[in-house]
Amino acid sequence: MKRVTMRDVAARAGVSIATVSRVLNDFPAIGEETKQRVRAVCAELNYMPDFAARGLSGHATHMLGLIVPDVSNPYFSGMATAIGRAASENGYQVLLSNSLHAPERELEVIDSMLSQQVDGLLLSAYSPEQQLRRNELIRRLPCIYLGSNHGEGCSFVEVDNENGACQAAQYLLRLGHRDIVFLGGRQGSSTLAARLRGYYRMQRENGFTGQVITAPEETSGLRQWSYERALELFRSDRRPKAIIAYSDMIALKVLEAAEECGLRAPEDFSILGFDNIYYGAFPRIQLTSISQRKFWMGRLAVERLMEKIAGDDHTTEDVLPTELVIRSTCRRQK
Amino acid sequence: MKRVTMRDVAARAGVSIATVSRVLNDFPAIGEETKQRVRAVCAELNYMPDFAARGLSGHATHMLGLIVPDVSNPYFSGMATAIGRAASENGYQVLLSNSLHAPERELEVIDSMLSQQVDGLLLSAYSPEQQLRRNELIRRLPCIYLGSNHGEGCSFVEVDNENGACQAAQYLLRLGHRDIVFLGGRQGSSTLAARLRGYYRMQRENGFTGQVITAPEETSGLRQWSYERALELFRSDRRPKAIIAYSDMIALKVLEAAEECGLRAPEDFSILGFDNIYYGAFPRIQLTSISQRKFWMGRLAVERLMEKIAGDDHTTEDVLPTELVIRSTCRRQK
DNA sequence: GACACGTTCGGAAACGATTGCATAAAGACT
DNA sequence: AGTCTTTATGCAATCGTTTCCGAACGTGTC
Repeated sequence: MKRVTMRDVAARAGVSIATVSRVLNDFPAIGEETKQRVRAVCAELNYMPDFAARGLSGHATHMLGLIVPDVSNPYFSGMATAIGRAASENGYQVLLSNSLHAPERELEVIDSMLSQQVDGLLLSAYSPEQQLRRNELIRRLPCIYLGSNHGEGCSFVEVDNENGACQAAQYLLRLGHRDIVFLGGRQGSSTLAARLRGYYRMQRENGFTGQVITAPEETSGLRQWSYERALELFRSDRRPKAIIAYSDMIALKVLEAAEECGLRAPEDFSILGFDNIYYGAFPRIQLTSISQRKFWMGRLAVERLMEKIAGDDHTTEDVLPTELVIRSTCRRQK
Repeated sequence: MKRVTMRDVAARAGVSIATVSRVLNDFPAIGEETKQRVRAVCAELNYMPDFAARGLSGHATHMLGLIVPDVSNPYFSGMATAIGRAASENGYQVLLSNSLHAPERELEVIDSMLSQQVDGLLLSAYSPEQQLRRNELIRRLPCIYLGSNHGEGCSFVEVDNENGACQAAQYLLRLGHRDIVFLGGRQGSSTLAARLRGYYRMQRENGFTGQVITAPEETSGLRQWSYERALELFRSDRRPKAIIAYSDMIALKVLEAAEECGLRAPEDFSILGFDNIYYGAFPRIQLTSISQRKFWMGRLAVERLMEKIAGDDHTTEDVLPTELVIRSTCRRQK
């Protein structure tokens, strides 16, 4: 049993393969009757186009590349789900790769995507130092950055991180906190930079104190690193009463470190994170968080990418609002 | 700036494209000196093969299809990470799709994968009723089922679910429980069937009592469904003292329902799940679980698939051992 | 020196689709 | 009736690779 090709369809329908191709691509100048017949034969033979061949002859492969640091992070897997769905609604498939927080791998992975002739790239970039080489690589390819803005002339969809951090700080201030630690994030990350901007702005405007603890660029196990910093913090003589964690994953680690020291939120300290991941909502955790609408972001990114693929050169910059999701890891400071 | 093709490389190296191709594919009959030269030119021109074209001319596209119900489930995203990594080590890329627990979509997605000419398929199948059509579709394609065994003649990598359930029951029995509820899973799932086999076997051998509550095949929101059943259970006059949940995700939902009723594990009842997901290990949850080695499974599946792609027709059946991970949601029954 | 043979390489035909150009038929206009 | 559009279709080149079939050139053997 061989693969059914356009040739087979054409023969059976008594037309040329060119006609078949045109029917399938909704060309205008095709007789209604022919169109029907070809469609019928396609169905009958269960014909399925070969995307590789289609890609070869100068056109779309109908594949989108999605590069994230790590799909096992719920933040990214949520987005991946949204993206996969939106892509498939547009007739696209998603090629997924994890850059695994390794700068070289990030480039490798972009290379493979290019080799696979993806029509567009959704990039949740991780390494800032590769920015130039990265942009060089994808120069000719429709591309949307997810969640952070790298390089001018690059389109992106992100969340208003600066304002998110403001919301976080404001909330803690409203609860009476005047000493607020910011913990986590990798130096060089533009997302971190934005969040810190928000934090510092609030600090200037409201004059609270607080330590900012961020990981050096080359840190590999960010969660473990944060866990250790949290442990130090809780064991020091000046225990923090309020913490803004760079992400929910990190907030969870902080909570874990606290538990280790016999401390709990919100009884002993207040904490909130970013991302509003599924597991933060769990009853015994109830992590307060600054929510990024992963689902919305994913869909919007695909939408924008579609526009670009359709030929729109316009670079787009979407900044989505964040939302404070109050659960119960923060408490009024007496 | 155009794409660099083999033609360019050939011209620059002063050989034919056939030779270039042979060098790149490590053909034996090539002069050492020529080989060097071609390689040098490739590097110099930064040549990257076009996988689509390669696929077209009768050979591999170097793409693997991975179909899972939902990547945002940590069980699957963990496996996806492992698979992506293993694939890339073998020079393959992964095309990911979520079947989203919809039988028709599952078939659609297989269709697209075929259209994309993937070299092999990793399939975490969901809908049993589509089994025949599915097997029909993928008849000619190297394929490995992940985590459940569908149809004879199909290779698979799974975990010893039956024994896993035995481990679970045994553990609870050791703790003195004599009434053990099994909650969750969709009827028709072979994984569920295996786990129930284990449960019933233990029941026969040890004579404990206990209700088995499984979801009808057409249930869409399995988590929500389980949550509601758990609520009923906790509110009934015969509150369960021990529960084996079909998965950790469901166990988490049960815990949530319990909380709703002012109940806690292990104080008020014992519970354990399957999969050992990351979030179960969180301090305030500490869910005891039967672990499936997702990482190992993923790697092994890719390995097996590689063998198949290399031409080994042998159908393989790997059953990995489960492991009881004791945390603290189970307690001795007085 | 003739022959067979092995090595190294080029020519050219696939692979399955798209698309510019050509063409045929049919209708509209003068 | 002749010319010009318009509409519907076919032909053939093309995309970048692989691979079959030989060609050219040693090399060894008798």
